[in-house]
Amino acid sequence: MVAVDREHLRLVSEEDSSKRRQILDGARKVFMDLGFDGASMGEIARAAAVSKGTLYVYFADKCALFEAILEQEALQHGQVAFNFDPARDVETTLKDFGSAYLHLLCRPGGGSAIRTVMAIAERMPDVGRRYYARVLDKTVNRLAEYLKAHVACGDLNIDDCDLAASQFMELCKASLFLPFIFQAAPSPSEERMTEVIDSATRMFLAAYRVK
Amino acid sequence: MVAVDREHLRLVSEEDSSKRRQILDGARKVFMDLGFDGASMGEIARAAAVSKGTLYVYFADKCALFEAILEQEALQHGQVAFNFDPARDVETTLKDFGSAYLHLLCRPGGGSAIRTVMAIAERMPDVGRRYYARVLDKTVNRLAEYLKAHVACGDLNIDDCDLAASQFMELCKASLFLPFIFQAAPSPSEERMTEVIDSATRMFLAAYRVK
Amino acid sequence: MVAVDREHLRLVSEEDSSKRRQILDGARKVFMDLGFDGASMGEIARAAAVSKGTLYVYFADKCALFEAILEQEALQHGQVAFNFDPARDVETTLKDFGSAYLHLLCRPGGGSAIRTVMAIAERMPDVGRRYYARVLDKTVNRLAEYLKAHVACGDLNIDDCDLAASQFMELCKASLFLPFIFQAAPSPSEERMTEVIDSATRMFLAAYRVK
Amino acid sequence: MVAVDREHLRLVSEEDSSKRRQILDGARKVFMDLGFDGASMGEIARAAAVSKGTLYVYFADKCALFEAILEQEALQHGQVAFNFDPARDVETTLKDFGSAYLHLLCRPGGGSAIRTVMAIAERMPDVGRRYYARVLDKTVNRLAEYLKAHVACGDLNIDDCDLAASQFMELCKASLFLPFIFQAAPSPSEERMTEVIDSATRMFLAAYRVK
DNA sequence: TATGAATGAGACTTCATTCAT
DNA sequence: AATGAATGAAGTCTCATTCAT
Repeated sequence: MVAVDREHLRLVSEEDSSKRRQILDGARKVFMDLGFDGASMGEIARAAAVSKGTLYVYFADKCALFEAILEQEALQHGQVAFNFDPARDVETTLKDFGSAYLHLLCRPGGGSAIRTVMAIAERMPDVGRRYYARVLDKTVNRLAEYLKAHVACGDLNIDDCDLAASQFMELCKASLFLPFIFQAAPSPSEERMTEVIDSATRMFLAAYRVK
Repeated sequence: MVAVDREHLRLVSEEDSSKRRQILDGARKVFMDLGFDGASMGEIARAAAVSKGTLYVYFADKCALFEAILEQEALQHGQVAFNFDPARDVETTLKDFGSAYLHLLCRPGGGSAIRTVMAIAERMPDVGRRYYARVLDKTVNRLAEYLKAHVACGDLNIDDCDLAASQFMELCKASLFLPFIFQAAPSPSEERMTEVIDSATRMFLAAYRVK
Repeated sequence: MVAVDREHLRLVSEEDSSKRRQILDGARKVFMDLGFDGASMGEIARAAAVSKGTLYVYFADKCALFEAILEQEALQHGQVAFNFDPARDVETTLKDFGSAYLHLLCRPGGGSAIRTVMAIAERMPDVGRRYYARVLDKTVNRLAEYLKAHVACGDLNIDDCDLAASQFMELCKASLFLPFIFQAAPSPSEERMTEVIDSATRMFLAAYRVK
Repeated sequence: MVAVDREHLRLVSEEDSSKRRQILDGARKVFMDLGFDGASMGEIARAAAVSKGTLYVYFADKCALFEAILEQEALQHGQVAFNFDPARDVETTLKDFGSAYLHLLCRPGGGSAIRTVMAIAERMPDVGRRYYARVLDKTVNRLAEYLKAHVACGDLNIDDCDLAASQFMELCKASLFLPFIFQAAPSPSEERMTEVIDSATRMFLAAYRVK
């Protein structure tokens, strides 16, 4: 009995008890499909295969559960192994990064996190800000760091590397991301993504490569 | 007396009775601030200074009211006089367009329509699609037409003008739009906007201008 | 102008201005189709081709309008020329009456008045009572009077003529009225109605005819 | 502990949790008093002494709650032990049945189910049909079966036993049911009911008994 | 008189949250 | 810890009625 109780305590106190993860998995799906308001705790409980009461054992309220998911999303994003090894040549690095980034955005359900957070950014500004800082801005910074290294070694001639990083990322989305997220087009094909990324890379280098 | 009667006739039958406009104005504010789900008809009625019942005299339901706002938004967008006179030189045209476009996106409450529609595009795909086609895609096309004219006259060397148009528009958002829409930064300053647009124009011309 | 006003006054003050009749006609249809609660004043106004406001010029409220219809219904019922001429022979009279009564009940929309009043009899007992007295009970009484005449002349041997009248009327409904009113069967065929009425008459005479 | 858990399981999963019955009891009263449209879920909740939300835990919507009551009513009807033992003599059987049937119809609140269903049969035909089939028609059939048995053994001479069954049931209502249901008279006295049933039986046998 | 715009009370229903077990 | 029954606030929408013209 004592053993059991200890076990129980461990489960909830640890960040990653299996129940907790189970809830997060179910909740993510529901939140991303239906949005913050569209997702009901009942639906989440069903998706996670736990009772509604159990949700409140692990999370104070709906909002806390949502933020926990974004937290997790941020961690996963951070772990996506963009290869920013400064030793790699710029063109290859940009193309690889662009491809990974675009796949992330346009995978089915991929735009959902962005969309979902965006939707409530006005009502819950902290959530929006944190998501931007942890996920989006962080990636810009990592690319910017890479660019700075190549500015330093004379490959590139860039004044504002943060801006340049953002520019490249925006270029990768050209003609693809908005139609996708507005449901005006399905996930783009591999060929089209390659074309767009090649074009983005060409344009970027035309502007910033030292000749 | 005759004048009064005419006034009466105008009220609901015309597309733009003053009550209707009054409701739309109140509703836009509430929808844009709180999102589709977050906005309640009660709140909208209060913001529009009419009774809840009156909302339903002019609009069949919450959804119809929302779409009417987007309709209106689309019209306004269409009326923004982007100057795409083919006779104007490319650099000026792009800068002017970029500035107008960016002001539209980043004006206080300006990004809200995009955000709000994006948020519900998953659950109401038609709404998303229509908004994309009427507002976003239309602007891309108008810019693309302009570019084609200058390809034709030999100023520019562009393979895919639709992609190029989209690229320029994305470049204008670089480093500004996402922070703004995620509430991670206030509306950007005029100076910063000019810088970003100048940089976008430079990059665009570096890639596409015939030398 | 004075003439017009006088005319106007006449219209409403008279029990049967054409507008009033127009409203009653529209309202009857709606009330009978949808029931008292199901009928909305808006629907009634549309059916009567007048404005909602006009309804309230002629009737104090929904309830008064409903009662006015029942009043009218009662009058019409009273005018249905059941032939209770004491000189006619009993069998023919019963069959003719039975047929007329059954057609009245089972005509499309015929059960509706009964049904509609029954529905609100619990909430508006006066309405139910009045309808019963004016329409249903009155018919029983007229038939009972006829029977009394034939008891007096020795054709029939009946103790309680009111009961007998009611019995004959119930017999006419056997196997037809309930299925019809519960929508479990369409209006019965002429043949079937004749059969049922013949059987009712046979049974009635078997019990009450002096042999 | 085990007992408690079992109890838990019973609560909603069983057809007859006590809460469910509590709701049905409150709802029946309100529905029968006010009709389907007149009854509000709030009133029902109050009558059942539960919260409005709880109603929706047990029943999908107002309509489902209403149908559950009719279902229950049908079961009760089915359980009324009309004694149709073919061995009993016809006169006694008819009188006993007539009395039980009439008490059922005219008991305070007893006619209400019929009235309430009849009232909405036009707008909800399925409900009407089902109620007719389950409650009214079924009783007719049971009586008809009994009559057939006595036709077979030569006691009765009936052509159409279904019609005859219906005729007897209608005769039992004569002079009693309509005044009762239109609130034009209170529940009839025992004496009067006996008189009416005796008269009905006499008439029935005068027509159908083999002499 | 006739209109129809406007209202606000109230209907049904959903859902985040609590609590006894 | 886990459950799920129960709640009540709040949401969308309808409709009888009023009132200025």
